[in-house]
Order: sequence, then C-alpha cells, then structure tokens
Amino acid sequence: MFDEPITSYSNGSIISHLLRKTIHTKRALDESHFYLPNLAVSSSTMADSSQEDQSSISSRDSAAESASPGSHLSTGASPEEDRPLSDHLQAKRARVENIIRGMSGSPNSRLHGENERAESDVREAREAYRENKRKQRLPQHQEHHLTPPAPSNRGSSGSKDEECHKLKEQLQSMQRLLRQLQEKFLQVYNQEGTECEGRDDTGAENEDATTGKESGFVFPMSTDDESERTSDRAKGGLPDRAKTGNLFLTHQKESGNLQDTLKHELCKAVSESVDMVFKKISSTGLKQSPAQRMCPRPEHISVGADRKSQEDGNQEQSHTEETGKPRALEYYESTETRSAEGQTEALSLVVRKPPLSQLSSVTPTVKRPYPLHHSPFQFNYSTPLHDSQILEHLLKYGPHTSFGTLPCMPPSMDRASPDSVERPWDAIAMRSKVTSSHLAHHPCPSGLGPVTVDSLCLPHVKMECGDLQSMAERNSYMSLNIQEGLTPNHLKKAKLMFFYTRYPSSNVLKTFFPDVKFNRCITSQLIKWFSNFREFYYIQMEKFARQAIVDGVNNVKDMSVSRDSELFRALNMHYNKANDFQVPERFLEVAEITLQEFFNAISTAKDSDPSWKKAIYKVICKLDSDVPDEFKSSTCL
DNA sequence: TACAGCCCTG
DNA sequence: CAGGGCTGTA
Repeated sequence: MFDEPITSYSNGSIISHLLRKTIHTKRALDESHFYLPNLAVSSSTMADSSQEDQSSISSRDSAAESASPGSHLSTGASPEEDRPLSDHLQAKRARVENIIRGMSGSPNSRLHGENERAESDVREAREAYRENKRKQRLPQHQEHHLTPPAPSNRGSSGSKDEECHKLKEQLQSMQRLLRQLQEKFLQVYNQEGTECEGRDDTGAENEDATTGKESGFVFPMSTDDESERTSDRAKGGLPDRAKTGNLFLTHQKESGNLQDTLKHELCKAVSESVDMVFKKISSTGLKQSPAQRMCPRPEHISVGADRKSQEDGNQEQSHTEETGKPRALEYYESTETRSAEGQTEALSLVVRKPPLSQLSSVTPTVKRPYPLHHSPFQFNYSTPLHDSQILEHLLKYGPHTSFGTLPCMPPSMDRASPDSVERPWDAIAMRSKVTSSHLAHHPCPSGLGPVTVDSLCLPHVKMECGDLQSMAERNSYMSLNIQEGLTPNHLKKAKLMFFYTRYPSSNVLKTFFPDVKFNRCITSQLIKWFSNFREFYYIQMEKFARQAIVDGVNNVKDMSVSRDSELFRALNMHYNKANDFQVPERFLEVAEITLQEFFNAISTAKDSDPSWKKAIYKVICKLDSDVPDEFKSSTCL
C-alpha cells in the first residue's frame, strides 16, 4: 500500500492519499501497516523542535540554509530518507489523527459523528480548537532535518516534557479518530458500492484516477474554483442519482462530493491542529532564552522542492487546481500540504516569533527556491508588536481582506500599494531592514509615491498585494502620531520651507514641525537637512554662474532667474519634485541674487580665496523670509 | 567647551 | 541624505 513514494507527498495530500488508498484497497488494508507501535517519531520530533531551540539553533540555521534544503529534499539525499518508511507514516498518521480530532470539534463534521471512544480526547481537542481559533492558518513550520535525540539528554525542562506528553496523548487519540474516520468512510463508500453493484471496482479505480488526480494532492479549500465545483456536485449529486440513468456518474459525483467535503474539513482542521500544537510549543518556548526561542529552520525552505516533487507527480492536477486559486490559499497549501518526506508533525510547523533582537540573525539568510507567483507573502519571520496582529489578520482572513477590523488600523490604510509585485522573498530581506533600522527611526508615511519606498530603503522590495509594503506604511502611519522621528513628509516639508528660509533657526524648526518630538538628534537632523539643501543650492548657483561665464556672459544683469530658467528647474526638481507647490516669487529673487553673487565673485576671481563663498553665504542668509503659517500645521502636507 | 556650519565622502 | 572631520564663534 505504501510502496509508492508517499513521503514526497505533502501532509495535506497524504490525507487524500490515505483515503484514496483506503478506498482502493477496500479494507484490505492491514491496520498494522497503518498504526505503528509508538509515537516515538512524533513525540521526539516535537521534543526535538523545541529542544533544538535550546541548543543548536544558530548553527543549524545556517547549516540548513547553506544546505539548499530544496534539493536536499527533492533528491532524497537526506539521511531521513533512510529512516524506516514506517516512521514517516506513523508520524503522518499521527498528524492526520490530529486533524481529525480538530474536526471533531467542528460543527460541520458529520462524517465522524460518534467518537465516544475518545470522548475525553475530543473534549480536549475541542478546547484546543477553541483556544486556537484565533490563530488558525498560521504558516506552518516544518522540520525536515531533525535528528531526534532524547529530550532529557539535553536537559529539556520538565514543562516541556509535560507538553510533549500531552501532545503525545493527543496524537494517540487522533490516531484513533482517524481510524474511526477511515472506517466511517469505508462504510459510506461500501454502502454506495453495494448499491451500485459491480461498479465498485470501476468506481474505485475511477476515484483513484480522477478524484485523486483532480484534488487528491491539494486541499480543496473553498476557493471560488473549488467551491464552485463542489457545489455543482452537491447540486447534481442526489437528483442524478435518482435518475439512475448514469449511476456511474452519480457515484462519482457523490464520492467526489463526499471526498471534497471531507477534505475541506480536513483542511480546516489542519490549520487548527497545527495552530494548537504551535501554541503549545510556543508557550513552552517563551520560557526559554531568546536564543532558545529560535525555532528550527522555517518551512519555506523546503517548499519549493516539495512543490516541485509534488508537481512532478501531479502536474496536470496542479495546473488545473492552481488556476483561479487565491494566493493566500495557495500559500497555505504550499506550506501545509507540500511538506516533504521529513514532515512528521504539525508541531514543527511553527511560526517563529522571536524578539526583535533576533531579527538580524533570522531573516537575512533566507533563500527561497520557489516560483514567484506561488507565495504571496511570507510570515515566517518574526512578528513583533502590531505586525503580529497584522500578520494574524492576514493569516486568518487572507491578504485581500480589510484591515479595518483591526482596532489599531485606520481603515484608510487598507489599500494595497499599486506598485506591488510578487517578490515575497525580497520582502523577507526587506523586513529585516525595515524593522531593524528604518521603521523605527524614519517612519515613512505613504503618499509620496516612489519616494516612500526609497526612503524606507526598500528599493528592491516588492510585495504581492502590497501586504508588506502597506504594512510598513501602516507602521509609518502609526509612528506618525508618535513622532519620534522625522518622516519623508517632514523632509518634503522642509524642502518646501527652504523656498522661504535657507537658514532656519532651531526655533523656526520647532515652530514649523510641531508634530515632531524634538531632541538633540532630531534637531541636528533637521539642521543637517537644511545644510544639505544649502549645499545643493550653492552648488547649483556656482555651476550656473560658471557656465554663464564660460558662455560669455559679461554683465551681471544678464544673470536672471525665472521659472523658465534651467537653474530654477534644477532647484525645483530638487526641492519640489512633485511640482505641486507654487514656489514663491521671493525665492526667485533670492536665487537670482545668489547667482549674481556667484557670478561676480567668480568673474572677479574671488574664487581663488579658499573661503570666498563665505561672503556670499553671509549675504544670502539675510535674505530669508518668513515661512507661511500654513507650514506650522502638522497636517499641511 | 559646545555648537553651528562647511566640506568631503559614501 | 547622512556621517565625520574641521573650523570659527561665543
């Protein structure tokens, strides 16, 4: 039954696979193949994931990253490949049991209605289900290169042992539930089989050939495409059957419908059970040191390879399934269902939530050998503070939903960036940069178009749906109210103020940046800005003055500055790039005076004096005019 | 000594 | 645009 490379299937597809196989063999299955002696794999996997957190995170991280996990898994060169196949199967079975258990808490689950045998377990699962409702669909974390040593060997804490024990028990109960589910499924199927007489074999094979290919390896999550198909079947199922005209078709539809429904439930349950496990583990991990909290390598490392291997076996299916599938769902699939052979437990599918200090060691090294369009966003990186809320929201409701429901998010911030492109992995690198340095000190509100992105130092960062970028912008918006730093809007405002004042005093700055919490650093930065503005200004003046002299201009009166002149265009481009500000006439006058000063100085060879410009500066600094009061408003821009 | 401002550099 | 060095000034 398991002689085919089942290990290359994803954890999601394994469910379909098991079901399909179960049907196909019609109870010929020996339970002992399925039900393995102990839970050593899964429990040790659990222990290992947390335990590795304690001991060898950084080294293993780097090793995992450099080891190109994709090829590692797809080629089957892993040492785990040599492990008894039963280990994987058992672990996966445990995982499925976990899923089934989660389903038992779902009101929609009717296929496995009575679970008296595992009543207490079900209750526990329900509680866990409720507990983790809010965290469902978190990206999962897989550990493919685990080498599971005994937790006690490395002195894991007692609470962790306890957690592992609990999880072990849960897994056992889930195994039982899975068996029940399989039996149920078989019952239903065989009922239909007898009804449909000799069709059974054909139907089973057909199931294998069609349904299996069609949806057996991905979760039929309620995408438009899939739900449409499902509802079609639901609509057509019973009536068709009554017609008896096409019993074969009827049977197919019903099985497909049932299977779809079942898989849909399983799909939901996967997220929930994974979240449940993660929650348990993370709660344990919080007691550890920051370094220990570092989780094993993120799941996405293997995703590309997994996907590839999966597609190798199910190319037609993948193509048909993926068209019209929301990105978010694809992402979940990619993380959930495309695990490879080492994937043993939901436990290891953990979202890392290290403290900020861990960011630099986590994010920059991530590589992703993954088709660009397959992963809309990555949330495996750390999620401090409100980011985590945003991520949670995204994970719960998908990337296309509004953030308006988030209490901390003004509804207006919900729009996605227009220039978003699918570059999820760049987004990873972006995030570390943004979080570690720029967002904190240079929050950047949107509204400046490309400037915004550049100012955030995100020139190569493109995010599908604008999720991450808009997230960054939301960060900026929120910071805008805190005003612990200067924003690009402040810079823009300062540049416009330069049209009035070239040498603003500290008091002027404080007056005209009332929304800025001034300290020595901020003041220096603002002063530096104006210093830079002046620098550019004078450089332009000198350049044009010299050019005029080269061009043979003799009379200083020929040196004028109008809105048509090149000099003005250069200055306007610098200080008023958007050209949405009417430059005051006074600035033209000052510019003209400055240009003439330079012209005179250069024509009289004063520029031989190293400090010849100082005299000009002395003149120009007296030409400042008052900045309009409109600039005092913090919302003027 | 502290600070503002300029210059140079990246 | 920012950082750092340098200079002039109070």
